Amino acid sequence: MVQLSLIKVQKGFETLASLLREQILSGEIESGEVLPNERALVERSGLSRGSVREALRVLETQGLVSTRLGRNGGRVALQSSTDAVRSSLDHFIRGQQVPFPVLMETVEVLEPSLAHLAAIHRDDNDIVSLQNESRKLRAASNPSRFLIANSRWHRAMAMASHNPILTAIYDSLGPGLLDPHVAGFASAEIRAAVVQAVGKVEQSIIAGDALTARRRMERHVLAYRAQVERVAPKTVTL
Amino acid sequence: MVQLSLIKVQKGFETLASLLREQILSGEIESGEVLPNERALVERSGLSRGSVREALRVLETQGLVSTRLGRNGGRVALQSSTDAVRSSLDHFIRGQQVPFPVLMETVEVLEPSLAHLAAIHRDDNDIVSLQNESRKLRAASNPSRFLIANSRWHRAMAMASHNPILTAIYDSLGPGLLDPHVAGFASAEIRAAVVQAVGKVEQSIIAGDALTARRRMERHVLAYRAQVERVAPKTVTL
DNA sequence: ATTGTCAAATGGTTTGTCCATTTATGGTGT
DNA sequence: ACACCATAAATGGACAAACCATTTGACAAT
Repeated sequence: MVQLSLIKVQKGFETLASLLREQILSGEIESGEVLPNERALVERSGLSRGSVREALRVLETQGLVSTRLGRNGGRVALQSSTDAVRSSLDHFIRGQQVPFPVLMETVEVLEPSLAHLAAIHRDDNDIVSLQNESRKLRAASNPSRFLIANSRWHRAMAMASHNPILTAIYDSLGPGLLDPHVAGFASAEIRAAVVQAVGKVEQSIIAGDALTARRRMERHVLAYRAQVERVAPKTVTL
Repeated sequence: MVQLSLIKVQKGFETLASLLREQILSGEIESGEVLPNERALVERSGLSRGSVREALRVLETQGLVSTRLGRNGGRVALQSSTDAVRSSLDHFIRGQQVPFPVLMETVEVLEPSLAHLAAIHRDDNDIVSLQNESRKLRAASNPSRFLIANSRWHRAMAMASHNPILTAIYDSLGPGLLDPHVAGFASAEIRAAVVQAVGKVEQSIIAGDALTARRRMERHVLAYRAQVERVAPKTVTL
């Protein structure tokens, strides 16, 4: 019996998309560089305009190319940003109907680790922006401002970790988490508790004490979960 | 002055793509259901075939639709799988040129947490497959089989966490990590050490002792890093 | 039963044309 | 000079009408 793996036929547009994708990812086409326009790609590739457009559409969907209309428009090469990661995670979460408690659990896993890494890798800029955000957090007087400030502080902490992968993932999870279930529950007492916890974590990060930062964040996350469970027990318990 | 945010023009194909995407993600179109064929969509939407095809191409790129050629072919709706997440993370990592040590750091963050969650959420099936994989790991006699078995055991552990998000992410990171830098270094002593460490973690997971599982995995990860650093100091140190 | 042949259904591709949007250019009025 | 406007040019977006390529079902031939 002959050894054969399934043969995958490569369509024309796929071939072109792969070619361009490799050139962009490898840096051969630099970020910001404009690609040849559609008609030119038709000439060079020998494909029809429809196929060329499908190839470019694929790259656009993958966040590797952006499109501008009109004279001096065209396709510009990009390095795929967190946006593509975000949207793929979003589709995954919605499509698989990942339940809210799992999202919560994921954030609970990420935050202590991000605090840990932040304490190790934070630089002066990170410290400044953390302090900025926590100042705004302390100043926030109503729940909605508070929730925004809270999420911005957490985002600053993620940035301070200098781990772009975890940061991208955390970024993708945050929005879907806070809004729907937890919206109204930031009472004055809870806000005060969060401010205090955040302040302590921030101190440890600034001090470069990774283990303490992690431990404090773990504690904060537990307390936060307890609060959420008090408000909406059914939705949160695993 | 009137208040105006930038107006985003929605192209024809985008509109159709969004419509179908929503129907798929919301479950209104079930996974496995075949979409109307291109000509039918042309009639219903009023768009041209080219636009319809671009819309479907976008969905395919997002992993929400798969395409089959020929009679009885067509487009089938899917729920986006880990593949889409994997490819977006892959593009992100390559495009941003995330350095190897950061990948390593990310795995080091994820593995202890996955062990922790696995100890909490594992069921009987998980236990069986963990034991299967670790048996193969013990039996692996040469480095390449060993590395494969090792990655399969870790994958089983991730599955046992029953956290699809973290599992998807871990899945996306694994391949890129082991192959390139670490390939040849699985000496007999190192293999024995890994087998031992994995066994201990597995015991804790099976016992449902989350904290011990995490602690043991942390230790393992540190030891592993030390080994890698011994082999290739430059590439790994942060 | 197996094999071969043909037709039908579907996505893949081409060609040609025109539309819509944006901007460079150059003219016109002041 | 300067500001303004009208026009042309460049680009992506869209449409239409074919035809090609691939797969499969139906059915005949062996």
